[in-house]
Amino acid sequence: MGTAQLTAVPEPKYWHLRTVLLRAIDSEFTTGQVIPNERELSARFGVARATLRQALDQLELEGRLVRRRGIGTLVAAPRVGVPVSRREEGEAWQVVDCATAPASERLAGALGVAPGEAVHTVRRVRVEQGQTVATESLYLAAALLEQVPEIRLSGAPVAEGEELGRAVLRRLERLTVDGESRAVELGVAEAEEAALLQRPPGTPVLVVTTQYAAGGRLAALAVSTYRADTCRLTFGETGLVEVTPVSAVRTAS
Amino acid sequence: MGTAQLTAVPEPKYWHLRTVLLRAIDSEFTTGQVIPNERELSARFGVARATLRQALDQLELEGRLVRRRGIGTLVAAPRVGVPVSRREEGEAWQVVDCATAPASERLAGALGVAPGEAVHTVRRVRVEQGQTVATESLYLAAALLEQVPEIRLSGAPVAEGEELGRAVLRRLERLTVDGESRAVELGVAEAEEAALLQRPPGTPVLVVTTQYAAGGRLAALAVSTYRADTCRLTFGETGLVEVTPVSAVRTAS
DNA sequence: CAGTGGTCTAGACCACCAA
DNA sequence: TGGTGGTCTAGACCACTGT
Repeated sequence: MGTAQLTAVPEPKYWHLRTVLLRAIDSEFTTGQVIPNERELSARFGVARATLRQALDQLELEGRLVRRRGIGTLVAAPRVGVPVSRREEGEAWQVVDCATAPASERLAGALGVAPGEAVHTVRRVRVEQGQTVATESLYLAAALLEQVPEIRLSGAPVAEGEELGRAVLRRLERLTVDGESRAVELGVAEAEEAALLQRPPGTPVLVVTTQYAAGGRLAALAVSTYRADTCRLTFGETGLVEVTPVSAVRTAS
Repeated sequence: MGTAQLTAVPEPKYWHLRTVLLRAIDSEFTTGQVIPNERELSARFGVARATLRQALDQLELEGRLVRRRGIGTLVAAPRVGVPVSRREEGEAWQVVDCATAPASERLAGALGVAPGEAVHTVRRVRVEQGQTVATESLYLAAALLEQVPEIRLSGAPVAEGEELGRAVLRRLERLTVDGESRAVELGVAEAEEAALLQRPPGTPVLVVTTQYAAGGRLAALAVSTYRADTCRLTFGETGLVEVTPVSAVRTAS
């Protein structure tokens, strides 16, 4: 990581810095390696620490750097490809807990049920390479579950927690036939999600909303949040070639 | 937007500020309205301007605020749902230009051709409600096009620009049968893309990589970038109910 | 303990826009 | 021209990590 010139250009310093740093981590560093600390880098480039941090913020958002308090700033591993589809979800998800509660105004609207109606909420977490990379809240009207004796659980007080969660998921698996419709957008993790992802609040996440249809009607709703820094969501007929990491192509031409 | 307390809490000031501001814009402001300027807000909340700006940065990332230099900070309109699928793309995209050039090392690898082989690059832009919300670069090996006389253009020097672009797209439409496979991840717009999107460099974008298959083989590659602040990508069998904006549900429970 | 990144401050100047 | 957001500075203190 050579010294710097930072010739006066019309572009902001932090953006120029980002470019310089990006070239450096691509050519002179390898995954997991720590780069020089912020105070040294800012001195070396002759900028304020805040300006340097602005450049590091960008690179962290792009998933190229990971910052660990008390440790340093590391070159991030390439993003992991996470398949987003009902089929192959099974393995990697772990049920955290499950609860049944009356639907709030907004949830009822989104689920297409009456406000106050009982709704099961299953909370799951996806672990990839020993790291929690996604959380999911799955909402399903309790009425749909009650109508199915084979699934209704034994005890008089309805089961709670992981057991009910797994039951709900089993049911959903048999229910869904009409397909799913999805939306992806950018969001930030709030308190609970952030805690599950072991990240500070405000962490950028890719929010995937999935509507499950059955009998031409909305049957369930899932809201999943994936760590934007470490995840690349993959869709579609997984046949074909492995999906090429994008960064390679985008900077090529 | 009432005055503020900012009671001492273990969470960072900027995050607490974000929450307070979010409540305010949800309850006391409407789309397009300008909120008080940064200097006034920072004074009102008793924090430095930089701290306030950190909170506004978060809300802008979430697509809740839009900042315009020289104007002020406005409450953003809800994100527009943008369908991502070959079928219904036709209308909203405009070909910007097209060129044919030898494939770089990395592009060749991603396309599955030999380095240096001629590749058509079609640059498109998607306009939604009068605003450019996405750019796309579509790569297709020139050899695939040459084999099809009906498409080959008349002039001896191969056509360039928009005309060739449209020809490539027409060809691709007839070619693709085996389906597509996609990946979505977070990125930032660099110089060219940022200019097309009429945004500063570093603007967060949702990067969609699409591989088009034909004859069990990779036929074309498209890299699309959508403005993360204004776009919600929608997938799947567009039948069903309209996709519910997520923000409603995520903050509900 | 020393070293790291995370937060916050007070102030300055610039680029842009409308009147 | 006055007001807005965008950039940058120099410094301080805190929270966390390893030794």
